[in-house]
Amino acid sequence: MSRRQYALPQRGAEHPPDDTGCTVLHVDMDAFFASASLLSRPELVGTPVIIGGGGNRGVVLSATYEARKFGVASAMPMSRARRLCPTATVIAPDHHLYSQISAAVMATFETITPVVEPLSLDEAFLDVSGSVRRLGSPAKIGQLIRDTVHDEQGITCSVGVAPTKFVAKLASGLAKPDGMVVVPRDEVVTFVQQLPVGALWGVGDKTEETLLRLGLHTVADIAHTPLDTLRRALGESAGPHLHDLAWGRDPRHVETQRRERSIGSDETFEFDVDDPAYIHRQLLKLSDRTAARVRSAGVLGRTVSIKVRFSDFTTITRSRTLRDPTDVSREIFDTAKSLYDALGLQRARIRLVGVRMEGLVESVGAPIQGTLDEPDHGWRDADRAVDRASARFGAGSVRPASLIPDRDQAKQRDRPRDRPRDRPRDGGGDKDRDQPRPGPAHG
DNA sequence: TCTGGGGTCCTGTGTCGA
DNA sequence: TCTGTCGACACAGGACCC
Repeated sequence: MSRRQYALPQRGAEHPPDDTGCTVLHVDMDAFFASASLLSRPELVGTPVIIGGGGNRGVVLSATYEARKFGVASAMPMSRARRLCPTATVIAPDHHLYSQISAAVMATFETITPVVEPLSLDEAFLDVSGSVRRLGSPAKIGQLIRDTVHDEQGITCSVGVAPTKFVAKLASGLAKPDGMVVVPRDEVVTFVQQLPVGALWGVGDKTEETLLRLGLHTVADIAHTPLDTLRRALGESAGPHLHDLAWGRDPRHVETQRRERSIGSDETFEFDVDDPAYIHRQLLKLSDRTAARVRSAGVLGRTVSIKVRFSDFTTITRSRTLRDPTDVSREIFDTAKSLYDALGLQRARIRLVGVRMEGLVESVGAPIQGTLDEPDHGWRDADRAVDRASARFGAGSVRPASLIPDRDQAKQRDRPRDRPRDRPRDGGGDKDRDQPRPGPAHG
């Protein structure tokens, strides 16, 4: 594979751009999930491969560039992706593998600079202002990162080098795949203003539609629109923000410490469901999962929020703030169930439910309020015991009785011909009972 | 075409207390 | 005591990102 450098179209490698003051790097792995999955399937390198769930409602998680040539893109429904590229090999995601490689890549970044801000598994911002004397210019550091990641992990990445985060992010996008783009400080405004409005970070389909309705097609158009017009169209926050970006202004620093604001889990059913008992079991499972993650993060949550998505894709959320923050599964489930029951749904067809904890605070030092009727060894102790068992025997080894398949179901499950052909996602072992059946009613 | 799962952030509205 | 205002907070929904 060729490894491009200094990919700004207007110059060649013999005239490298001036990277003075361009101390923000945005590093983005190329087709990360697909590249990682192919490490163990080298025979598929150079062929169209789609990473995605096998269920009838999955979406594309990632695809090789060979598959992208057919129009396959991330977040596209799998059914459509298969139609566009019927010859593609479909591989189920391996999140454990992705986490491992991501941790190794982030560790590489830490050897370059301590100022690393991971954005997701496959991308991060680096502030290299403190590393220039030791390692060379920002562009040299960018190249060093690309070479190291390639040599150590066997995957490629693209790098954007710029004075600000937002321009570095745009530059890495332009560098893809396997390239690097440097945007010199005095070329930032020209660089951003030539782009279409949709290229701006934070402009999605809806905002782009609004901007186009106003006749604004390029970032330059936004730059030359009165601030008040943008405020009225986009709001008090987004309007001025986009105006700043359009002039290359982005005061955000690379942050090493990003605290989680919420932790939650949701699940789309294989088929729409209208059985309240089934929904209650899902809420119990999701509450358990969320509570375990809250405890493992060492935090407590004050607000329990549920999400319900109906068959027509309309989505509602309901939330309740508790008197005291909690990490107790039972308390989270009771609140989630009560929020759901309060909706008073009369067998509405539901495709997804979710449970989320918000208003997170550090558990150390946070007040934990006991209740008068709380037994000596209450739900909190039970949760701790479950956490210990899960750590020793694996997630899902201990779970609420209502989530355990009964013996008859277990027997049926063990008969190969009765096994579901498509399972929604990897994870706990309690899927079989959890599979809703298609049909007018369940129960 | 038919839409996952993990999040963050913003906005509008309602409520409550000073 | 009543009324108006203001800020803080809770809540719901939506847009956006990877």
